Amino acid sequence: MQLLSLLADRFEEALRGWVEHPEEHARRVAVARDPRHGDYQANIAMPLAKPLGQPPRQIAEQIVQRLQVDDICMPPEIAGPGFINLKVRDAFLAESIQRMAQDDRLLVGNQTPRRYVIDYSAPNVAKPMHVGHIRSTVIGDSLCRVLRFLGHEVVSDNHLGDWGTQFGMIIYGYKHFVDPAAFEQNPVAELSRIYRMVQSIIAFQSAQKKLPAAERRLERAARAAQEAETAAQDDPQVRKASKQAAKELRAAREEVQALQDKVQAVLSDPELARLAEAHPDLEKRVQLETVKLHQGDEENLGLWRQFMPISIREIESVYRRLGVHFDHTLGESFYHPMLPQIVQKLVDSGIAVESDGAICVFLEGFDAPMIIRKRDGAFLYATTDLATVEYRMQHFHPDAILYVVDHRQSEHFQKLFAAVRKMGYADVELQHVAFGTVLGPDGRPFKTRSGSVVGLEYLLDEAVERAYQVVCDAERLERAGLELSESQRREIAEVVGIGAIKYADLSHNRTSDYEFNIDQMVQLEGNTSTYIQYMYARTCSILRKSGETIDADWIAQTTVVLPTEVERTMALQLLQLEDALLQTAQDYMPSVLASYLYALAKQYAVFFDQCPVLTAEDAELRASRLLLCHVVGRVLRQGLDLLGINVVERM
RNA sequence: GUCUCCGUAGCUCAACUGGAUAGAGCGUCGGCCUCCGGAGCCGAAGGUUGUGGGUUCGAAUCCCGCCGGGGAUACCA
Repeated sequence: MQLLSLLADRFEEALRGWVEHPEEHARRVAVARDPRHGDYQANIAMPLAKPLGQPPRQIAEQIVQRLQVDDICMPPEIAGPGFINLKVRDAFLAESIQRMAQDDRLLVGNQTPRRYVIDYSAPNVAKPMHVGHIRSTVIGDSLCRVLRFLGHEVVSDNHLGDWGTQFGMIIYGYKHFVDPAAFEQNPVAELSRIYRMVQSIIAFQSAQKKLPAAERRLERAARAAQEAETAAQDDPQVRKASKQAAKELRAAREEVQALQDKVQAVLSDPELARLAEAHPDLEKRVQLETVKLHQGDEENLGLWRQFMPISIREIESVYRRLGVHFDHTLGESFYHPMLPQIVQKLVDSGIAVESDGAICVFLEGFDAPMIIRKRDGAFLYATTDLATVEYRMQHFHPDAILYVVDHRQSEHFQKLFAAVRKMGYADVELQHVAFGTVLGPDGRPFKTRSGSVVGLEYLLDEAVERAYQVVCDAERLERAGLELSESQRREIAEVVGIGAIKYADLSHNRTSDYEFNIDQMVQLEGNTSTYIQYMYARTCSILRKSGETIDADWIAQTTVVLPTEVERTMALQLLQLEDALLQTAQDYMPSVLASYLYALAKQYAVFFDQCPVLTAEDAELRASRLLLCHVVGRVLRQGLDLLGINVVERM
């Protein structure tokens, strides 16, 4: 039920024929922030004061006179400078809850269907998945679920990084460093070992090369900082320069430190050091292997075909555990054959031109062009992305394409979208659904290439293990009177642990940076999925104990009554499910849904505390409250499912 | 240098896109278990929304300056 737009429509009718653009003004109706102001408030009168040349309160009075909401609301009240406060009628709430209980879709209507392509997750094959992959995967999956539930058609596509230099690395590594017995026994682990090895040697060699210059920079920065220190500090310009110098010094120090770490990492391992010496310029050698692969070299292509399924199996096991599914997995390699054509097409149509040996698309408002073919003839990810758009447009005919990708790539997407428009795709909605950077526990961006990356699988295990400790604590189970077998406990821990990680991510505003703190995210109290899952289990528990079978007949025979403020508030919240989902979909913000569910779960806890259900004073009230429990349970389960989070009936 | 995002309670984050007295959780302090499952409930303390101006009926939100911090920036993805 869309209460918000239902009310907005009534305001629009009231304004029609009186003010210009009634639909825009009618939009300014919102959920009241303070319950003392009622359930909803219309902030419509104030902005109309100027155009209508009347005091806002007077306008509010006229709006109220013209407004027809008797069937939904109590008589509207005017407050403050001209707020119109609305309180929904209890009878309307009760009757709607009754209908909600009878409705498979919980009164969530089907939207006019649109077709979405959602591009998310996109890990690099052959590199182990790490914490940085969580956001895209979890947010993308949730958006798929929400949009589908709202009646849209969604094509989910995992744009794997399966064609890049990381394959050059493992191909080279396999040719020179492989331990055949280890590969035979555990190919995934051996490939991962090889990959890390090649990567650290490359880092070592490049660090060695860069170190002298970095040290000189550090010296210069130190001198500059010292000079700035002694300069006259009362001049603001000087002070600013001094700050800048200090900052540069800090950066230079960190850079030198990072380079030294990389050098040390190899030097401290004699075997690695030997290999590093035996394979000078490893980066170039790797690049050559990559080029050979791209050019169709039989041996490298053969290795690629051998490695791909191994890596993909690994990735899929993570997806299975996360409950994430893709309709398509069309990686970069899939588009490789199309790249020459797309460049040619862009050149032929005059969109792309040669510059400095490279083929570029120059775009208004950007200093740097989008390069689609390098001077050496190689293609770039921009090229692949353009080919991908073209493929999607031709095969899926989407109304919208969403890219759930790190916000650091926003400029890339702006350019991509601008180029796509130039290619003539005018109607498709193109959205970079950006999310904040995953920060480490130190509050700094999580670096993929930094030495110790927390593997995703390890992380999931860790969360599940902690969930087990907390949820299946013997004393707690005893107190709750829960007798669970070991396999039941394991299942609960899995559901709770995985849910905790997902929820920690989804409940944060998508656009903010997200501090990855394992200790905090597996905390099983407060605003967590565990709390919501727990409240769901409580609804199950009470329904079980009631002995009633809550089926269509039972619901039809039950009359909803809302004698207390707690119940009334909860009923209103239940009816706001569709509004929450619509806003989630409109802003591509799963955090909106997460907040909604948490607020509902909290309200249920209050209800549970203050309103006896099984021991209610009469049969009518008991039935009404049971029905509320039933609907709350369904909404929590459905809502969590749309976040990709499971529930259990006992925990 | 240019572009861009951000700065809210001790900490982690909200604030329905310009609305009324800026809200949650954690942490702290104080209440509530012969009571449908206490992972709970109730209450308290905690804020000049980085800062100074401006715009208007009204600003955490929009504009300008400053301070502080990320990120991006022609041949990596």
